Amino acid sequence: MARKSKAAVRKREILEHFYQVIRDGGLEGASIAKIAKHMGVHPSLLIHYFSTKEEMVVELVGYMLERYEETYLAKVVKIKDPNKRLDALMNTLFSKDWIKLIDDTVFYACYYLSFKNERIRNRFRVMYDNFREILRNEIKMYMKQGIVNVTDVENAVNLIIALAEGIDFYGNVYGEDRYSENFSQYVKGLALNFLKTGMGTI
Amino acid sequence: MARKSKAAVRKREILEHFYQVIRDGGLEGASIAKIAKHMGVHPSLLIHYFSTKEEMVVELVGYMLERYEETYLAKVVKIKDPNKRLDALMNTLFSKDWIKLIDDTVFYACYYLSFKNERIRNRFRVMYDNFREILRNEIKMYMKQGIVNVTDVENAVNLIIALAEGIDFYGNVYGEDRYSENFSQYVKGLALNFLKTGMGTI
Amino acid sequence: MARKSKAAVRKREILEHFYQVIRDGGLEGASIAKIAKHMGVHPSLLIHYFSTKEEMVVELVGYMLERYEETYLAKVVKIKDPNKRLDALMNTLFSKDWIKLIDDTVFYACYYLSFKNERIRNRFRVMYDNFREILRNEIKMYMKQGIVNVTDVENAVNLIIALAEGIDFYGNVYGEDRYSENFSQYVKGLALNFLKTGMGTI
Amino acid sequence: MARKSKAAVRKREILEHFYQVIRDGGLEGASIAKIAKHMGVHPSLLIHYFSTKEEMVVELVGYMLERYEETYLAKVVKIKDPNKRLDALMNTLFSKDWIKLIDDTVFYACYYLSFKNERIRNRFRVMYDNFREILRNEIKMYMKQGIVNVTDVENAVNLIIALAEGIDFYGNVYGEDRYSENFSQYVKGLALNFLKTGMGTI
DNA sequence: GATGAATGAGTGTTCATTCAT
DNA sequence: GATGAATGAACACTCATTCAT
Repeated sequence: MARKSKAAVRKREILEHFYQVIRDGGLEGASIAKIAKHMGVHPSLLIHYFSTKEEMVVELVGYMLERYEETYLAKVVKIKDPNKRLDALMNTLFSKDWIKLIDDTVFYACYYLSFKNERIRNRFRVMYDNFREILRNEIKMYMKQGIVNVTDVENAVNLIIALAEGIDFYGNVYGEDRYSENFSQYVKGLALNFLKTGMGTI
Repeated sequence: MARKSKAAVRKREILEHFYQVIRDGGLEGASIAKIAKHMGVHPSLLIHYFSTKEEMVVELVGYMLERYEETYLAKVVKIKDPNKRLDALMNTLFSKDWIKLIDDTVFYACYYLSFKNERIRNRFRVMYDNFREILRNEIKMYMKQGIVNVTDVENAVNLIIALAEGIDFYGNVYGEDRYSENFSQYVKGLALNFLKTGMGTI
Repeated sequence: MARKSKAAVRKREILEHFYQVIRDGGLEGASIAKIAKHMGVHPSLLIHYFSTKEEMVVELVGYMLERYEETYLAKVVKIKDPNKRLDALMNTLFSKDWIKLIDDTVFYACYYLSFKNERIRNRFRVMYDNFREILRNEIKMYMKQGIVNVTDVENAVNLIIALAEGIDFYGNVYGEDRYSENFSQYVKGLALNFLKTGMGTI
Repeated sequence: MARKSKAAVRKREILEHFYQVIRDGGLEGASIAKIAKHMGVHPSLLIHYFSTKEEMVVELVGYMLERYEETYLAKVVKIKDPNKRLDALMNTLFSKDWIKLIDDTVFYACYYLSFKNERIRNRFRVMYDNFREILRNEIKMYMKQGIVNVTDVENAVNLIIALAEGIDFYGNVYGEDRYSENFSQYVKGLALNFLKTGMGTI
């Protein structure tokens, strides 16, 4: 098993602390000094590994989005029965808890940063490209198996992603109460119906 | 004609500059000093009117979301013919350009801030409450007039908002190209169909 | 008498401390923090007045060279008798003590900086232009009065300046001992002779 | 052929890079990190060889002044005919190009450092002692051969050095234009005349 | 002989803010 | 109503250096 270089391990460790500090105190609170303090280490060590803070931020986004993707794959990929798999897929996308594996403060902090940082925006693109690819393949598979029927796969893929993100976005405004889980389930039902009947109606 | 107090005018002026500075340089670039420089005035003046920066940020969110709401109302409220009005409503929600009246960097900056600032989050809630109220009334009206038919108004309202926000969110990742306008139109069609047939399917 | 603005007074005060700190600890020891400490004030105050350190350095050079020039004028300009005046002039140029009104560490620090900073180099040019102008006028006056006789005024001016600076430069290597005052007097004699006989020989 | 130790070679290599980095970016820009980067090596390596930066600086001065001296010797020492030799000597001292073998930024950086570092100042003294020794011997030789005639050899030596340095110092302020080569030639003529006629006048 | 990890002091500069004018 | 002086904490980052490998 290829030994990970010390540097790689240390960098990941730093990113984890970075993540936690943003999560707890927001972007503004995530200065190099504070991150270093949080991990009980000297600030210049972080610079030693990342050279600049921008680099740290960019790598944080990569680290975070990787976790996002990995999490997703782990959940669905193993299931063989197509109906169960489709259901698991939709649950994954529309249930509160999975998406909460990444803290919202951190996620939207990074998302916000993508507006002014091209490298970060590109990293987001890659992630959604991956998501699309995966969903595309899933849907095509389900269509072959006759349990899904849509006229335009690409639009369907985009719709589902937009819907999932929209619900998350919207839900954050209200927090956990009232709204949310019920609504998520409702939308999940709609989406499933949409995929199965291929009505062209949402 | 209610005369605005000088202070109120000055504050609005400051907020406009604040808005522009965030738009151009992000949150990090929007220090009091830079905003003051941008409007050719001494930094102390901003403190003079807002006391603290937090106050400024909170009022910026208010100012921004007001614009959001006003814009929306202006577009739809005047139309009498129900079918045209419904169409205008959906166009407003799902077309690129209206939503771009508020710069995305600023909007998502504020949205991000809502995670760590309860006052800001509350302001967002108020906005979405307003939105829901408006949409609820619209839909009820359309139902009375027989051109819309949904089983659960509240869910329908939430769905439409989540959908609109999700599309915006998702679209920002890719920018203007390819995706976007076409896809927006596609979703608008689905949403309209959903409202009209009340199929319970998206 | 026009009241000097507070800012102008404060800036001069800062430059004086800057000067002293360089004098005592060299350029390397003249950080903003140390200068501030030396004058019992907060570091950001220096930035408040000068914006950047480069600005401070450039203004220091100006301040220092002004003193250089003022000092010179004060000494000579008042004397009317041409022979005494010429003698005073040469004494001024070739005696140790006048030139020591500006500390050598500071002077050569600034001189060194002129190699990489065009603004500083320009300031030096201005100073030597002034010196040349003054010396040129002096020599022309002495020639009219028949006590000086040189074939090429410009070369004479340059020679005297180069000689004075060379002696200072060379002398610094050895400090005060042995060499120096005697040698200075010797060179002064040569220079005087050169001016009077106009021999074309040094 | 005495084999140089590996360490000695490496040290010289480092000093050469040090020299270049100062030349290009000044003293401030010549940190250990930057020098190491410039030679594609780890910063620790420089410390490994020199222990401290001060040591490096002191040795740099030695290295640089050695080059100064070597260059000088190489040019003159071979000529046998006394008149030609004297002429070559004066050309060496008063022509722009020889002195430029050492970059001025580096030379005056070191000179400046001599004010606060006794070891560096001593190294300069050694160099000028050597220069004086050489010039003294030359002049004595020329006197024996009857082509030079001065009353005070020591003063003559000092005068010539001071003059050469003064011209260099003064010339750097203006750069290459107008002034300089012509003036250098003029002064060389004076100096030669002074040596030959021994008038006691410059 | 050379590199990497780590440090701690220090750099210039920006920050929001207070107070006096 | 607006500005200037002044502060002190914080910022990202560089510095020379030590130690272990």
